[in-house]
Amino acid sequence: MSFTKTIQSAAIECLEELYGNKFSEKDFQVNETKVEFKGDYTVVLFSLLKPLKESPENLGKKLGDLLIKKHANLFSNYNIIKGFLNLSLSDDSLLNLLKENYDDVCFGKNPLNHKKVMVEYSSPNTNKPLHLGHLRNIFIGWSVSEILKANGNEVYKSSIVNDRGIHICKSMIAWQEFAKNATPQSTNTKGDHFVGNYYVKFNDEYRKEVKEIVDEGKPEAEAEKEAPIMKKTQQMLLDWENGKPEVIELWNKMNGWVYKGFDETYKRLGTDFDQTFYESKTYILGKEFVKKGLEDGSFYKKEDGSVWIDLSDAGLDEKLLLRGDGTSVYITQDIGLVKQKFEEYQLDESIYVIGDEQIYHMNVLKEICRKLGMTFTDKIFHLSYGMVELTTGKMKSREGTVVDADDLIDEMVDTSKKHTEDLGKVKDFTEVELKELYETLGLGAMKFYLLRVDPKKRMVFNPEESIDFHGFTGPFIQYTYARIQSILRKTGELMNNDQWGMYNEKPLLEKLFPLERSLITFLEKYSNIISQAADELNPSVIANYVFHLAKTFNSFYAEHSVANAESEEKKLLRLQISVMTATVIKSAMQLLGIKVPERM
RNA sequence: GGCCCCGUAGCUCAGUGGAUAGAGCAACAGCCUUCUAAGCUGUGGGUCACACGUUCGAAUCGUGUCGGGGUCACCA
Repeated sequence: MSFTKTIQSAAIECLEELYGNKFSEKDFQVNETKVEFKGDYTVVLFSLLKPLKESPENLGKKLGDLLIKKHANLFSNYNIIKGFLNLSLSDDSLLNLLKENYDDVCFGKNPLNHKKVMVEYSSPNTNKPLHLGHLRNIFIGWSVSEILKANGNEVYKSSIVNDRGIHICKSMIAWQEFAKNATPQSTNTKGDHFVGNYYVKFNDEYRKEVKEIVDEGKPEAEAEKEAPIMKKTQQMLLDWENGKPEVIELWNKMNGWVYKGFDETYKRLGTDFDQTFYESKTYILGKEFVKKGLEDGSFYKKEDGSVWIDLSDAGLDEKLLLRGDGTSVYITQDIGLVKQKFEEYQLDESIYVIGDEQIYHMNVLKEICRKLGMTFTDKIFHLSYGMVELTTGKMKSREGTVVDADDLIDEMVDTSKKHTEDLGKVKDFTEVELKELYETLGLGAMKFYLLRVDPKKRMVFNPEESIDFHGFTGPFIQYTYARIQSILRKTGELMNNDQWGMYNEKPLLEKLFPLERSLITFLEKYSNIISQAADELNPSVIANYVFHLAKTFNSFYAEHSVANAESEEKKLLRLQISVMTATVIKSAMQLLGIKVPERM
């Protein structure tokens, strides 16, 4: 049980003994004591004053006295300022916590709760390479999955690949018309980039054709419909849904190129999935639903053959489910996939990591499920994250301002290489070790930069700031870890069991210094932090915590020597603090998908 | 226009009912013969968009105003 909870229940018990009133956790707060006051935890008394008809001074004194009397091992003393009862934990209670947990690599994680959760993330289109926005999505999805696991859930990571639809046909048409049978191999281009180039080519060509028609005097809306290349694309989508062999063959070939490219990027990012769904399969399920919905009257057909649902009673609009020509739209396969997920995996919750511009879309999806009487509607959760913007404004593919994922990774790894070479601390590393270190640091910086902000909020990507390796960054925390490992290497001879055993049996004679206290109390909070991050589906909670932990350790490091401590006891105590700090840093960083190096 | 999100230091962000609102970056001043200076210590920087309300107590909750963004496609 955490200190906060222990103190709260102790206070509830004492209050009942003193006044006979039964209080619950909601009736008063236990907070961390602010640094400018003496104490570790604070019972806020204000809300208790009225029901108990007491003054803050009297209540504080009575409660403080009884708490200390009943829990002499937990508390050392207390003070009262206004309505705040500040309690100081005893050195013994902190030392016990340290002794019991310092080498527990699972410290802070919660036991299994048998809840099955699926997290869907990344979900790329197969017509263009991954960009900065995908990176935020991927990092959030992966990290949230790990956090949920650490909190005791059984987690399935999944991805839905948008491998079909009009946009896919666009790059196919462009390749057919302009590529002259070029391939990623023949042009030495990564597959996803190769296909992406033809998607761009399509748009260039399309704009050109539209302009020509407009110049002939037709209105733009009409021109957009009439452009020959667009007509070809629409025909290709129809051919695709009808299974025309040469179209399917082309589609398979080009998607294959893209998947190869994606796999390379995922591998480098250290991202994985337990299950990959393909829209080309799920849209068929969706179509069956539309058929069923038509039969039972949930949906209706318009004159042109298109199928609709009316959601106006739920405050939403009429939504198209199937085009007049029978081809399906974005939402069609979503309906199919929702059901497949819940039935195959018996999920208790299904989390979708999707941008906040799709909030409306997800509301529509839920509403359709509700109308169709699906029981799992309320287990669908949209983790909507904010757009990543550039300092110059929004990313727009048409204006070429999209930050490409692969380019960005290269840049971050190059930067870490440059910093490392400038500092010259690892000159004895082999080529392979160096390469691994650069990846660890570069990716660490990038992941931390994107995860340190609350997912729900929009964020600004500042290139200069993102390659900064000082302060609130991944490398700062990695550096702290490497420093601790350095201490442990140098004091390695002390780590044998006899020494630890001696220390564990002997009481510590000297008092804990403030920084030693803050480190232990801060380490203790890790479990609460994991729970909070899991409840909020928010990796930034972990990022902020682990930064603060590293920061505190660095202050401790500057103030107190471990290897040359004042006494053998202090040395062992500080080694335990160091070991536990390193363990928690490693564990927390792992929840963010970030590796920590032994040296840097 | 309807619905939704956001507004905290020069910039990027924490803090979501408690004490004198915090970090990082940027600026300035110090600290390496002692465990890694990718570090540490200090200084300056705030009408928490604005107004009213609820409360013993509001950056945090409510209402309204202003400002920014998203969305309301036979795009995904």
